[in-house]
Amino acid sequence: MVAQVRRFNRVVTQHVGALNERYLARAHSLGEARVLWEIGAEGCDVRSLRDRLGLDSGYLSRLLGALVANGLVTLGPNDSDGRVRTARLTPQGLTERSVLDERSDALAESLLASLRPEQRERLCTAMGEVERLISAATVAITPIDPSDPQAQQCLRAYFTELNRRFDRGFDPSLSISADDDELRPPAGLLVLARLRGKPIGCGALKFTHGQGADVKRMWVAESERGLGVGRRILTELEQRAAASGVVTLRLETNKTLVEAVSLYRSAGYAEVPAFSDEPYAHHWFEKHIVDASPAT
Amino acid sequence: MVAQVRRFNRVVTQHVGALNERYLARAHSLGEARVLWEIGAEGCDVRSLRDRLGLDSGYLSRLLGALVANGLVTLGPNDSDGRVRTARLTPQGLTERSVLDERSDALAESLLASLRPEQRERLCTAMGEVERLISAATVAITPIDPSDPQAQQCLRAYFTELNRRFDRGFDPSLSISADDDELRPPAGLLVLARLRGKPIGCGALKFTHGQGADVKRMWVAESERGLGVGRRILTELEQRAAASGVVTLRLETNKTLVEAVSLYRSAGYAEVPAFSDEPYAHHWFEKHIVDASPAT
DNA sequence: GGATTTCTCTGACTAGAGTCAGGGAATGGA
DNA sequence: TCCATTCCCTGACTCTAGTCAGAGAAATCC
Repeated sequence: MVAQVRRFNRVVTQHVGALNERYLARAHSLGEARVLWEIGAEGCDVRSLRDRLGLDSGYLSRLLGALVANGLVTLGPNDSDGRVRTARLTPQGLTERSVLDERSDALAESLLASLRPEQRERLCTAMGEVERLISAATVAITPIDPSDPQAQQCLRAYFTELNRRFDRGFDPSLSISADDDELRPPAGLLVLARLRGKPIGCGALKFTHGQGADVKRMWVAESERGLGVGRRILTELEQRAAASGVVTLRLETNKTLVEAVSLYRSAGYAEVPAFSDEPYAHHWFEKHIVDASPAT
Repeated sequence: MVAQVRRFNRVVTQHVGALNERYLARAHSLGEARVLWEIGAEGCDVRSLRDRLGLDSGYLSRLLGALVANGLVTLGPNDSDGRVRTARLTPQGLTERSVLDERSDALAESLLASLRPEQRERLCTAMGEVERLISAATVAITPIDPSDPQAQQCLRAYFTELNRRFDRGFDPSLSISADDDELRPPAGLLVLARLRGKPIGCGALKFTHGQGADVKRMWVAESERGLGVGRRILTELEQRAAASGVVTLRLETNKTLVEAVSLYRSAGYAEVPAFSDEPYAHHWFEKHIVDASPAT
């Protein structure tokens, strides 16, 4: 299995990697091309460019300088914060960017060109599978403070989705509380799932009296469902709960959240009579995790 | 489809590419690591290193110098040619190389680690598929002079295989001739299939009287069968034959070459009565290619 | 209002990867 | 035997990518 992965790495980096870079950059250096691409049609603050590309501020500044000198980019002040500068593509810059785009397409097409239709079909299917599974393997799940912007973003997305999916909407104030302080140690715990830095899911524990805890705020971004992220979040929470001496995990959920319900069932949660007066709940589950095996 | 390929490229280069290089090199630069790897346990001539890695002679010389200075490599003269130098790994160099090997394994394992067994299985299968199909797409088929060393290598391999597979061996001198001059324009034509520079197959035309040609020397390396290389060679020959005004292609083959026989049948060749006294043939085929559609 | 922090930019560096133009030794062909 | 070629090496470059240490303007905190 390891041998297969290595063979794959070798072949793919040779073809895709090497060619890609040399091929796309052309007129600009690869760095410039990446920046040009990342600025996008609508422009972008320099600081968020830096975050997304992971570049040193000095280096990025120079790359932008070169692009400005070539008339591809303009740098203007940000309206709300005078320190921040916003990079925007000039019409020329947009043209250059679409050239890069076409080159990417051409590269992809050149790969497909020499295959028969049936082989192309198979290649695309397999590439989709590899891409999804590598993404799944790349997801990192880490504890985070509930006040962190990324955490807030996930929690907001969670509420928005509940509001959309529940028959009569969702109002957090009517639901059993789980606000920031309750999800922060020692009262509770919030974990965030990230895919290449982007938050794509969360889950929380709220420790109750004695050796119990409630699972809360389980959510995965719609675009990333089917990768097993929900299960990994749940496993992570169980392990952390066990490490804190928790013996019984409980949770309640709504009947419209069918994926969640089936996840809980398949993860060994048993449906029990209502143990809370959560107005949005239709199912109550419980699991004993005394000696939870590390099912990473 | 193009979008899928591009998404794949993005995800895979990010994960495999970036990580790979930074991760493996560590103590050495990436260039040194590549050279160390490529020398291999048995040593390697400097010139073939240069070919295989595609490096400038000056640059390679310096990289080797650094490795020699670190006691990982020794450079000795080549026995048969005093200009050529042979690089060999010292015991230390072998150790370093196995460290790189372990890192590659560790990298592959880290990718698999966070997946469930069933997902790993799927990932490996899909990776194998992608790897094979990308290899297939990377195969380049070009005309070549029969005296070229790579062409000779393929032709020798072809004879060796016939000798092994035919019931009573194979002696080229008893078979209908197709020697270098007959496979060189204007008498004939030889095409070579290469996978990343390595010759993996060949096929030839021998023009006969009027508007006919015989297909000869069809061979694909065993390690690369199942990629559709044989079919592509045949298609290439047909197109080149058509471009030379050939109307009828003929070929004869041996019953033990079952893959070849089924390739010819599925490519539209019709079995006809023996048209030659080739002692090694059991089947004679013919195809009219007047307006052969470009079935790339 | 002043101190501190944040954000961008500049200048001075470094390492890696690679190119290019020869030069000297060994080889091969006429 | 001599001349062209091949092979490796050396020296002098270039370009990309990136790091590090401030400096100055704007914003925020107290």
